[in-house]
Amino acid sequence: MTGKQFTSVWLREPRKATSPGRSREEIVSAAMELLDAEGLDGLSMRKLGAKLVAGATSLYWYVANKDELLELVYDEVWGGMTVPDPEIVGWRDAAAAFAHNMRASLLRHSWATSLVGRTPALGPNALAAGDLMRRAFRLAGFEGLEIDYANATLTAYVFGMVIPEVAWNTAMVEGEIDEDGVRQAVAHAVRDYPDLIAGVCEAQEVTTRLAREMSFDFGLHSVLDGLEARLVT
Amino acid sequence: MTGKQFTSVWLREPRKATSPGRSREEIVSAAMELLDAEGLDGLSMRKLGAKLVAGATSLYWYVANKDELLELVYDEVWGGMTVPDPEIVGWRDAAAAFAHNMRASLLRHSWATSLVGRTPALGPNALAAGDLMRRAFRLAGFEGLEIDYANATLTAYVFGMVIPEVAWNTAMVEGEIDEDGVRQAVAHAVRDYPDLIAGVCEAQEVTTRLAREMSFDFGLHSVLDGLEARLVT
DNA sequence: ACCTGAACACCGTTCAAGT
DNA sequence: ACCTGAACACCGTTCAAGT
Repeated sequence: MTGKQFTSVWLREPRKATSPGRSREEIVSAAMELLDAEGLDGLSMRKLGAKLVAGATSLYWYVANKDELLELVYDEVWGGMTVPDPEIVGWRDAAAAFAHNMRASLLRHSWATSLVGRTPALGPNALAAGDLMRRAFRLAGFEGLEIDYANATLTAYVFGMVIPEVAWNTAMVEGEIDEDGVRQAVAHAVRDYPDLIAGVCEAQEVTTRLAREMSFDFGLHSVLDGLEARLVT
Repeated sequence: MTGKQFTSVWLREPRKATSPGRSREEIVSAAMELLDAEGLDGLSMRKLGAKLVAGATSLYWYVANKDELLELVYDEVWGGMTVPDPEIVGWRDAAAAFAHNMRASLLRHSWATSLVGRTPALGPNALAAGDLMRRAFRLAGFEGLEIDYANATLTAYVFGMVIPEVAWNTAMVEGEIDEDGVRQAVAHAVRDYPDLIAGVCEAQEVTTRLAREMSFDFGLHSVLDGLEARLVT
């Protein structure tokens, strides 16, 4: 009858914050440091325990399991995505700023992109951001379910763009890989597709930070234009 | 000087296909079965070996490591994304059909969404799809880098939408979870955000297949409209 | 050329036991 | 209330050895 429950840290009351011993905040911020330094694979309960000068299994007192720990750190990433008040700057500027902040925050904590489809985003920071964006789209003139559709469209775009961007970044960093070698190899793989070859060559400068921002902005303006088009109909 | 190389199955010549013993195709399709049945966590080299009535480590003769095996199965998923010829149906219909096919293929092999930012898509099927989409956007009137920008925008949207959709699906399936319970729990988590509550309530029917397709189409039309707007400028 | 088993260096998590 | 170590059931991968 009653199968496994859907669980999330955010759906349980946190343990009473008592003074002695370690705290949940301490654990979360140590986990963040480990993640930023070594990536998702670099975080293990054993390593995190060692970093906190504690037995590896002590952490289970503060956190039900590793997945819930990841929920906690994930929400910290959402905390880095500030959204300007749409009532002040207007919905479109608010949405654009939100998109840029999402991207920046994900680039800062690149391990987070691996959590997108895996960790429920029900923490306070994620909810606050979602709430603000809903207000922005309501202000724009969307109603009912379309508010959520518009919001989903924008965040889908950002995640979909940043996930591959981060993948490329980390593939390059992990061992100071020589980018030209990669491009040559890719060009070779692509040799049967004349149209793609042109793309690879033109993409020479695409690896620079500025060019990637241009690409991001191109799509962002498209998405916002497309959403705006929904309003006049 | 020369750091770790960027490696991919597709950048090496495959081992000569000799008759005796197992074949790479056999391994890949067994891996697909395991993945479809048990998800990404269900695939281990040991289990896969057992399924093929072989020692767990025999597979390393055919495949360098697990990551390369994942590259191979990932490209099979791309093979499920057929694109109609844009010269026949027009760029916009081709793009829309591609988006729907991508979504369908990812829903069919839900484990694939976890590979999006992790496994390079350089296989023949991925390249063929990319090539066709480039032709569609060129036909639409895009030039130079903008062809790639437009393509990136569309695929980003699809991935960004489908990844959370799959996450929701698997969260529900894993243990026949009662959806109403989840919604109640989420509504409770969201209690401080009056605007979000409205969204959760309206989203009652969002869990149905049809409603999700509506949501997908809403965003898809927005993205295509937005791209089209780039052309008239 | 192909396959094997043992071994290494890891995992997340449980649980009885300590203070 | 908090922390520990031992133990369990797994991983991916290497490598010498077999046929």
